Amino acid sequence: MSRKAFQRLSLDDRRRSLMEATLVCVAQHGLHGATVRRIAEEADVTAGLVRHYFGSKDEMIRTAYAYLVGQLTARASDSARQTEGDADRQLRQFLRANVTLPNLSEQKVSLWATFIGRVRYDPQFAEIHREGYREFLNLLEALVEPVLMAHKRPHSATICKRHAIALNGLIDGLWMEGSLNSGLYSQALLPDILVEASERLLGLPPGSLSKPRTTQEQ
Amino acid sequence: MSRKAFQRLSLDDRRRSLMEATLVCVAQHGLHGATVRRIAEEADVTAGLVRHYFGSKDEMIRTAYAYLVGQLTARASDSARQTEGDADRQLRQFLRANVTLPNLSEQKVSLWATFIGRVRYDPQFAEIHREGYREFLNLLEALVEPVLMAHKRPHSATICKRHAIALNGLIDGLWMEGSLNSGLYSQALLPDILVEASERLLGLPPGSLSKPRTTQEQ
DNA sequence: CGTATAATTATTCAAATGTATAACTACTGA
DNA sequence: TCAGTAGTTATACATTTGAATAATTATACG
Repeated sequence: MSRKAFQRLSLDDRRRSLMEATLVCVAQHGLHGATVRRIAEEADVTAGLVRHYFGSKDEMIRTAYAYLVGQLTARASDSARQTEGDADRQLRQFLRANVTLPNLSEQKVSLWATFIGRVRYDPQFAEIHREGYREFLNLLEALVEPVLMAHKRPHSATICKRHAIALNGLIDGLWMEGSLNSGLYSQALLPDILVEASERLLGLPPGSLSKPRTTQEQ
Repeated sequence: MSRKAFQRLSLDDRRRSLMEATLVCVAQHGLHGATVRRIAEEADVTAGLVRHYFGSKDEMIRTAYAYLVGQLTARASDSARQTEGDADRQLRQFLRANVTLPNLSEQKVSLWATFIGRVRYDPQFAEIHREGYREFLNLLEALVEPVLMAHKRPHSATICKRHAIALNGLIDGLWMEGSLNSGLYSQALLPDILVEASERLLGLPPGSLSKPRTTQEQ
């Protein structure tokens, strides 16, 4: 009767591996079906490791939630930051990144929803959510302001915040819709719908976000 | 040692009572914490009744989900139908009803999110979701078309559907945001933000939805 | 007022779950 | 090459869980 062969991983690698296994299990089986044993099996380790790396199952799940939120925001933010061009193009790119792969993923939406469902009644989840929301809203405000300025639209702090809230709502809503109802209409439409809708929300001239001039044309 | 005194309820009353207890428990403790025993206690009955009225715990939870979805849509729909006035006012009222009490409730959003998280991997939840989504989108399309016509805007079936999708995304997103982040900004702003944003999305003249003329003024 | 019956309670059971602890082994450094 | 150690496995355990069954009783009906 030989023991299972195993490999030692660095602290970071093992933790990440366990968090990712956690996310897979929560997505597939929900919080109630994501048992320590199943998560351990997904990560190809035994259940005892959970306690070793995280104090408890709940702690591991919370950490995985924060990991997910960070990933989602970072992807969209990076996408905007790596874009060459004026404010319009950067906002456009940020918007599109939210409803495009890899962020537009049924698994990620499922996960996000599952966790959101706990925010109201679990203070620790609430804290993670609040922090992520604040960061996302700040990013959005920072992208919106220069666009409004460039188009000579009102751009007070209050107005920017209001726009950011509405935009964030639109993004979240379409992101969920798009991932959950992939059969009902083409996901390829989503980025266009979002960008055009955002254009209208901000009161920009038609085409300023949806048909941006290339850098050369400017 | 006397037994617990109990009252016999009609089939409908008992089922509704159990479904509502289920929703309370799922909201408070999540799907994993909503045990048969807890739900039974919430409904002030013993656990055996669950099996009697629903084949299993899972069946009861599914039924409760469908019950919730129906309630949400009905509330918004009724609100619009009971509104006197032109197409603008009806759409306005429908929109506002989605981000106003009783639909704007942290518990309902939590519930909704929790269930949405299961849609992707559970075909039975998916069916309930799809049906509810379809119904909501149809309602929205039917409200949007006459508004576009009245304002002499393009209103082909394709355009109406596209608008309905974007509006639905906006509604869902703001609904969630508003319920989850009540601390960050006043919930009283939500209906206005939604109506103004919808106005822009549909390309309507400013004020046509957000500052509707009263019936007398028309 | 009595009786049938189905709604409800009370109890039981096997399986699953989170956690705790002990045993083992892959890797590190000398 | 060889210990030492910490990462990892294996096992054990008390609790909880969903479900099944038996025992009671509220209510409708004649």
